[in-house]
Amino acid sequence: MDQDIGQRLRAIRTRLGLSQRHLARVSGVANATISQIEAGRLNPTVSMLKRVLDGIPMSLSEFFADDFEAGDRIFFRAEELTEIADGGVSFRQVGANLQNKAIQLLRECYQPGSGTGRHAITHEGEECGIVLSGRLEVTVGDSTEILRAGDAYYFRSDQPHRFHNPGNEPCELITACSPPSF
Amino acid sequence: MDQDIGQRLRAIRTRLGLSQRHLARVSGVANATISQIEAGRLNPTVSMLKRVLDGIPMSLSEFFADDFEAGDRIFFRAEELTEIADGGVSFRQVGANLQNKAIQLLRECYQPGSGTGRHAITHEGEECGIVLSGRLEVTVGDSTEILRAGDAYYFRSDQPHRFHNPGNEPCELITACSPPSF
DNA sequence: CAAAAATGTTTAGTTTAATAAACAATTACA
DNA sequence: TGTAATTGTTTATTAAACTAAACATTTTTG
Repeated sequence: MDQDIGQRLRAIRTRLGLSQRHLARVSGVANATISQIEAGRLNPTVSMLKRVLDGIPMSLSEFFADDFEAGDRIFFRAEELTEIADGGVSFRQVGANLQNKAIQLLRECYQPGSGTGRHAITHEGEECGIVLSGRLEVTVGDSTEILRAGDAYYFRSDQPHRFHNPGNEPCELITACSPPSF
Repeated sequence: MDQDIGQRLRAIRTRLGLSQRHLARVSGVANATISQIEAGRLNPTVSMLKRVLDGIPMSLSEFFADDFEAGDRIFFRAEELTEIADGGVSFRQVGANLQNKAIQLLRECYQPGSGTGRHAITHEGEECGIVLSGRLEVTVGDSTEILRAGDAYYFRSDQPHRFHNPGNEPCELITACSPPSF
């Protein structure tokens, strides 16, 4: 962990062309502190790390964006999620290249009036989602709800279901299917 | 800062109905540590905070998501940045509702072959940007450069300038104008 | 080339985080 | 009711973060 923090800080600092001393000066900490943090010989306090990042400047949230939990190909940048349009519906699949995924995570966008079609869908597995923006009419079995930002759903996919954007603005949402449906 | 961390941790913990001792047990830290962190009497190290959050579980990124820097209307969620299409060029403006902004921050997307038009633009102020993905041909005065991900520019807007995506994939970038150009 | 400035590292000393254990107060329960 | 369990807090000790200053290299510069 301490190693990761240091490696990360060093990568960020050098990428910006800052020296340890320069960063130390603008952030008001001792240069030795930065040296030892980067070398993994020191476990910085949160406020210390924040002071250092303030000199960049970078928020703690940005710094931890990828959150260290390493492994091969866990994180995908926004620009990597290439869009696949299908009528008024578009998808950005997380890890589109990955084979044999257990979960298919999509960022979907429903244009006004668009949807998954007249007929309800039925397939194996389970699916869930949370609405980011816009409104989405979700029909599962004989239940229908209109979801707004922050609302969410979860159901077994063998129940007939249907999605439709009834509003006049696009609806963006994050969905997950297991197993992947395509 | 230490206060904020503590208040935040306490809010999260109590919202989940966990006691200090329970959280301490599952995360493997002393309950006194959690008590003092929450009381703001202790400045936790990053790894300590991570250990505590692992017991919830919650990532550091999630914990710092709002990053403390309070104030009225500083942060704008991705879904708030509504898209404005204009031919092959689309914009998502940060704080579109705000009046009398000094800076206009946009997330722009240039479709392949699209651009700001045949004729160079000239207007008051300064502008800059950094490319997120794709390639962008930027002409300022009689200088032309092709920028890729990570590249950036900065120039006075009274110099004739022109943007164009010469590639076969969309180009996304973040730009800033001061004062706003529309 | 030599002086000077800037780079990252190391060390000793001081401050402080983290722990274990005791404390006080409230809640469960028999 | 009163005993026991659970809650958050406090205290003394230990471990470690942080600093200042010196060190060793490399880069700049006249």
